[in-house]
Amino acid sequence: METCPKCATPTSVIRAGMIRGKVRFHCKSCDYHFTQEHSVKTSPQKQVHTTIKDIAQLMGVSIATVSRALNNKTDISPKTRDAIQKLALELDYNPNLFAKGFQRGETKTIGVVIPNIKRPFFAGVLSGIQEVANEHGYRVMICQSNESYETEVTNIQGLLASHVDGLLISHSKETTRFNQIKNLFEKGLPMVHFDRICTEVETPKIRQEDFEGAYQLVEHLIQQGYQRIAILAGPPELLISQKRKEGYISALEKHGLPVKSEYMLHGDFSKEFALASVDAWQQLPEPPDAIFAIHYLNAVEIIQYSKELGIEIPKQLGIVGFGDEYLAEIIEPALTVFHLFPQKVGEVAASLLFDVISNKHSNQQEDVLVQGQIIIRKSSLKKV
Amino acid sequence: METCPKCATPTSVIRAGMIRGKVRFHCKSCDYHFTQEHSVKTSPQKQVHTTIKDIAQLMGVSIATVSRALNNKTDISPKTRDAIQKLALELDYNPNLFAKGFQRGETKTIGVVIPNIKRPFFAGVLSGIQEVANEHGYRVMICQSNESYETEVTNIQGLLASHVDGLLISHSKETTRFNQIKNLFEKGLPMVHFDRICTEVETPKIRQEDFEGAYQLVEHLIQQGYQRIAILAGPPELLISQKRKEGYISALEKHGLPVKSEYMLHGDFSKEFALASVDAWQQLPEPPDAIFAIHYLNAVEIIQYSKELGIEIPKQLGIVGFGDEYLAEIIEPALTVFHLFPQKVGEVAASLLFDVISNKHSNQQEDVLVQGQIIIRKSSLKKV
DNA sequence: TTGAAAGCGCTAACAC
DNA sequence: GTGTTAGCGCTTTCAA
Repeated sequence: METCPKCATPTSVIRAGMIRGKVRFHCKSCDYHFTQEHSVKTSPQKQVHTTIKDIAQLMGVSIATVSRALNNKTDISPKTRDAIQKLALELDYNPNLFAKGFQRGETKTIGVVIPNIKRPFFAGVLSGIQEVANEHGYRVMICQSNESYETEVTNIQGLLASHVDGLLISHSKETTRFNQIKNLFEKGLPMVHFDRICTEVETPKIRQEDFEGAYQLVEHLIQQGYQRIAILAGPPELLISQKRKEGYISALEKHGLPVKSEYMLHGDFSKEFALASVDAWQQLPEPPDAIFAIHYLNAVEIIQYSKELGIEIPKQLGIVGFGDEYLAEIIEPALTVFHLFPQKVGEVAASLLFDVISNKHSNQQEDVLVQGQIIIRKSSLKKV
Repeated sequence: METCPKCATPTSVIRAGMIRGKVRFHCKSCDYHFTQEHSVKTSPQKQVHTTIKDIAQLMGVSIATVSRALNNKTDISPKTRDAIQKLALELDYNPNLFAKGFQRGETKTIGVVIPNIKRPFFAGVLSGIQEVANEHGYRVMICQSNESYETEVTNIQGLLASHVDGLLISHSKETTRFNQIKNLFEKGLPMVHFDRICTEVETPKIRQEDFEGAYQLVEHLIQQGYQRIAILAGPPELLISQKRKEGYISALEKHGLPVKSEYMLHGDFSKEFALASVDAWQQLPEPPDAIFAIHYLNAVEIIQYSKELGIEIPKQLGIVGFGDEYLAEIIEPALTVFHLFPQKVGEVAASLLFDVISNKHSNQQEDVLVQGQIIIRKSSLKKV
């Protein structure tokens, strides 16, 4: 509020706004018009952010009016609104989203916890999440557990401290205790699981075709004439290990092939274990004639190792895997895989989370299936 | 504040805290001790976050005291402190970091703008950034420009609205106007450039050995006996295109080889352009006997295409590239590359940004070099 | 050692 | 149509 230079009474602003960097005032008492320099209190241009208070002072209106103008409320005169919006634009005004969400107790931010950004599958998922989040006007905070349970717990703690409005989680392979997650879920934090799912909490989950994909891959091998199919699975606690193994067994049984325990090995996805498994299998009286590696990298490693050993692929040994990275196409022979569409997984997971956040969907357990697709390449084509 | 059931006077709490879910009170007026149920106002267990106010009410102390206790301030009695901390733990108290930073005008969050998460280089950078940010107690907000200038501008706008305390940027390949960045820089927003650097603004920058790497790769080719070395560069506006090309030219000149314009092609990193370039070169009266593709994917694509064309690598055609993805090792023949250590780039960029944020470092221009390393593989070994 | 109160940026309920 | 004010969670004077 300015003081009239003529009658020394508080005045009101003319709606027309500014003239050559000055604000026009009008004193009601003495009907006097006058202008005034912008009264920028702080050192000019050195603050990163303009606030509605700054704008209010410059325009000589209340912050409420500025708020109304900037939010395009109806109860404001078009003149004032336009003048304020114009000034806001000039000043590069940027609303503080956190202050905005502060009252409603929301941050318009979601948290994502994944084992490792560098794995192409998760990079793809993230990309999908980002896209959907952007569409919904949400920002994304990403944490990596690096496959450590402890880091995962710390990450979730951190995201919680950031007051994220929801959580997307794929657990580390170490994670076997879920009380933290359960706790949050029961408190009502919107949450969706994907990929490395946790069955102990009834969150909505994004399911991939782990069983179906494994089934299709193994069936394909059988149709190609492979008879002794081995599986290189991951840690037995991991659900994807279990599901893919079930698909594998189911396909064998369906086609009347024996399920042999010596053909089923559980490891930690490491290269060492993959190669050791190949060695072990080669020592058997009846070595397998095909290998299904549930982790694509292991499949690639096995192809390379087999070539070193002089084992012909796909003639002597067929190889299939999960996950279609660029690698699968490049390696020779090219790898037959079941592709999971990571970007799609991310998109679906994020969509579901936003449905829960906006109460369009309850946070009850519900599995949403993201379909995959088998991509047949040379590594499993015995017949051709 | 509770009221004494005996004398109806406001009372104070006994520091000892809770007994079987109840709080013990003590009335100073009548020296009467009594307990009371926790008076949770909202529906029990349904709020995600406990606040200091909740704790203050339960303990019967002021929020200031709670704040002091939880921040381990000195001016508080150990008894009160311990009791409060214990209760906070029980209630899974999580401070609202945004409320905390609100006053100081900081969010303990940094923003990262990159072209594409799915590119292994950027995934690596992100991983490095994350790690350093965690160490500094900062969170990271990631945006993808998808190589679009418009998206990049929107992303930065969004990060700004999130009031990030600093910005790490690698520009899209479309970006040629930097007024937005310049503006922010001049306003004093801490900012560091990496990889796709912008020279028009005097921010600190993370430089990679683009010139040096190119020089080493080309010199290596020359030493292997290749004479007609071509370069497949990216968009000419991109600094990495320019720098790597300079290194290429410099190596040729140093070794007295002619610099021929027909051997230098600028494209958009697409596969189509890469293959078309190979075709064009093959039509020359004197086709190149080695190709330096500044983008690793192009190098891989060229290897594959050459094999299709029946060109022998490395005998007839040597190939080298930038960036050591797993792919480079897997493809046959394995690709000679200059490795950039993306994780390291991320770590250094983040460290520098935090130095600027904490005023340990001015936000003046300064180039920090992250060293790379040449990794020689079969694709360029003519002599062996 | 503790409490009361102001204030960070913004919205919304209420007053005029 | 516009201003005043309370309050979101928290820290930080200032008083007591």
